[in-house]
Amino acid sequence: MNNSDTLKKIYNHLLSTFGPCNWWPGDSPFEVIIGAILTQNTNWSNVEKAIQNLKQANLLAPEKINEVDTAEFAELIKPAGYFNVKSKRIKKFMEWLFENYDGDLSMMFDQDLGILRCELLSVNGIGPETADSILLYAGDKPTFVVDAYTHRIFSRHGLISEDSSYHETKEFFEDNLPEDVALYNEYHALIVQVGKEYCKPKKKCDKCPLNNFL
DNA sequence: TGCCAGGCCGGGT
DNA sequence: ACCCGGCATGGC
Repeated sequence: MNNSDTLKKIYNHLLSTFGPCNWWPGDSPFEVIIGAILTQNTNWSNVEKAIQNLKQANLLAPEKINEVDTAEFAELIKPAGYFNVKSKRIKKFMEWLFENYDGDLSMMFDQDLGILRCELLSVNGIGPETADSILLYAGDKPTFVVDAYTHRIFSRHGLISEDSSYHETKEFFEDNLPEDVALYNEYHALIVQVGKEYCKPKKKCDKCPLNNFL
């Protein structure tokens, strides 16, 4: 079986096992972007608390966050962890957004995908996964999101090399799947779902639905 | 209790 | 070009 068939087979199996995930959990593109930065190496439930704080403070808008004091903002996102780092990162992104796109997300997403991805990567605090999450889940752009679970699951099952880079893993999916936003969206969400339940760093994934399947 | 979470940066070899 | 420490809260 070639890689395309394998990826499709895994996708169908995960989808029938878990059902649609309906990602990203967020009310607006802007909230998705904030969540993408807040969830860096962080449990989503902690991110939800931080986002609730921001909603309560009525800060979930580009111009609001752009104006608020960095230390004050850090205090609100404390539950998400790394709050001092993330406060600066989010403020940096806002600064960049106003500098380049007048604080307007629609204008930002009108930019050519390849160019925009490079631009996002140039913002301090936005790495490949955060950039791709923003593009796919806030902008509906066809770019596959890779994360620690993706690498762990697919290398453990021998589909990619243990030491493959972010870019190599991303290409593996994009080269073997149709370029389809809805498919990329759901596939990554399902990977996170199965990863959370069955694929921890220091544990054998005994009951993983992908075992004895490929 | 220690491990883990939907990374990324900066400094040292 | 890699390698590694730092960043930090909350749930199990």
